[in-house]
Amino acid sequence: MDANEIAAALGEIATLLELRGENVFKINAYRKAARALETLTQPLDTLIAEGTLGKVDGIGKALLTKIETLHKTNRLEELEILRSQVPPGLLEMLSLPGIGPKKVKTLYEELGIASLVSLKEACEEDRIAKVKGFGPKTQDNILEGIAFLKEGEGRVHRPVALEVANDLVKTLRQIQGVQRIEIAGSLRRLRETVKDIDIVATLAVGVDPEGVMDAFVAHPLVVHISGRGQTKASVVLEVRNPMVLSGRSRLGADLRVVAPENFAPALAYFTGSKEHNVRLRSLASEAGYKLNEYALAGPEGPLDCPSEESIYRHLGLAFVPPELREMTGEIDAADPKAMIGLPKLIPMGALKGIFHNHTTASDGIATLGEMAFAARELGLSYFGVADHSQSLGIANGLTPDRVKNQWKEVDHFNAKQEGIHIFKGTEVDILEDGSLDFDDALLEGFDYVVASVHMFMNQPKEVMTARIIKAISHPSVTMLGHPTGRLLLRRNAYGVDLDAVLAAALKHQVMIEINANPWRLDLDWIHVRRARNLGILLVINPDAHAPGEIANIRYGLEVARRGWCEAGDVFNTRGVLEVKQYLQDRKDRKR
DNA sequence: GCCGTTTTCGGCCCGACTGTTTTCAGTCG
Repeated sequence: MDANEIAAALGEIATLLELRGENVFKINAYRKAARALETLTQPLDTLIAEGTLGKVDGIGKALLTKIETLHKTNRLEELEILRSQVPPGLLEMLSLPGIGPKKVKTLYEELGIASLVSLKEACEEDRIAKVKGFGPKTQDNILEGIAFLKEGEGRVHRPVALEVANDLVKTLRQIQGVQRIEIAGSLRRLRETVKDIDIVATLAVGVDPEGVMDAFVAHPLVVHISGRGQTKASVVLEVRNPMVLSGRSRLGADLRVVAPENFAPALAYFTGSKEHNVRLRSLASEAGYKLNEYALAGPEGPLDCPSEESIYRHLGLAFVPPELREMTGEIDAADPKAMIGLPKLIPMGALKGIFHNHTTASDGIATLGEMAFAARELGLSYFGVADHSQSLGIANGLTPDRVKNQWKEVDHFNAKQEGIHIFKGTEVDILEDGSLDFDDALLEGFDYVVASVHMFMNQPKEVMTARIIKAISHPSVTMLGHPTGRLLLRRNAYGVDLDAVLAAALKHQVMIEINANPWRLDLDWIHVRRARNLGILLVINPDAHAPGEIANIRYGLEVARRGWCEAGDVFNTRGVLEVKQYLQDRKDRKR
């Protein structure tokens, strides 16, 4: 098993232990270890081989053995025993909002309920309300929750949530007395998908929170009010979502209203991540302070914290940008005495050009000129055309003759000095056996070559890995396009040993693409981090098929920031002359 | 189950809200 599969297994153990009513700290230990595995900044294989996995925070003696067993044998007796002891239906009951392990356990033990179907029946027969600790309200909530689950609750892509979050903030900002209001949570951390929207606001002194709470729960997209108090309200929104068949998704949103002096601690608290907060709190406590969502307080009372920066400063740390707060070493790096400090993140808007784009020649909807001008509009100084290659019939891939015609078109365009330079590229298909879809002579004629997998995605992991490595060891390949083939919330990455691919990319000096399409965002941020640590050059590409998709590079840049990238780690922060030089040098070197 | 230079035992973040209670447990983030 790989690190993510083992993390899932540990998470499952945690849930099963929870349903059995085991010690919560033990359960947390499993969850923490699972999380640690998901966010390793080095390959699991390496850590195991070097015997350093036990040094990872949260992995002790017992879990180390279990992880190694899962890694080696793909199974763990403990997990199999637990699975046989806990009815699988209890897990689906857990997904009901407001229903946790204790309630599930009670229902199972008292009424023998072990599935959503029998739970629904019991509610309709009014049996749930009679159980101790339950009541009519809980019973109604369960029925509502079951109906809600059927409509497909879950995570949504970042742009979907961001649009509605911005709208909420805009609406609430107009309410009398609202002083500061900001998006917090995973949206602020630039996560690629989000489960809900968190908003933190402050009111002017003496203003009654009723007004802003009213406006929040009355927003036109609200379909359900799950809670509403003096300082906190929770709602469910129904939002436009082009990525699902129905065109609509449900999404939770929370509003917290705090006093002005509590704003920064509240914003920090609700931005998370949870793991980051836990560490901050323990640091605070070591320093004799107490940190909660209202204040950082010493023995003499709250410290002045007008901004998040001041909170970190009081704790002796540099400011940690929200997108780095994933508990992957950022707190250690924020220590001024740290050997390796926090990265100087690439500013938004720092990209000077793009390389992976399509035109009407293959499956794009705009011509070469239209696409290049759209890039120029966004302030870019170069545009790389990389239409599909001949085998990808479904995308109208270019034959060698059509490629040569496109080259003429590019030369003609560049001769006119339009204020943007076009580079000649291709997105050449990596064929089933790892060879490329154009012959070597033609490939040499491009300024650069993006190699991507589009077919035979179901190959066994070893075959896919060898295939990709063979492709990127071809001397003409400049960059690997959408390296894992994932589509967020839709299709998992194809089976591939990414660490082996990264090692090959380093060896052959091939760049790895961060595909900025927000439904894709492939490479994932944690692997971006690993690639960067290895010294691999990354490149952010919109994979645009329309002029409007070029602006998606912002999402790719966000991923690069989450992956700790600095400007030098990303190829297209370079200007057009530097890029020309690099591509020419690379060709000369490979000849 | 993890962790540790005040600890190898005894902690493990903590507060809001809900729905159930008659003072609090469970859930959530």
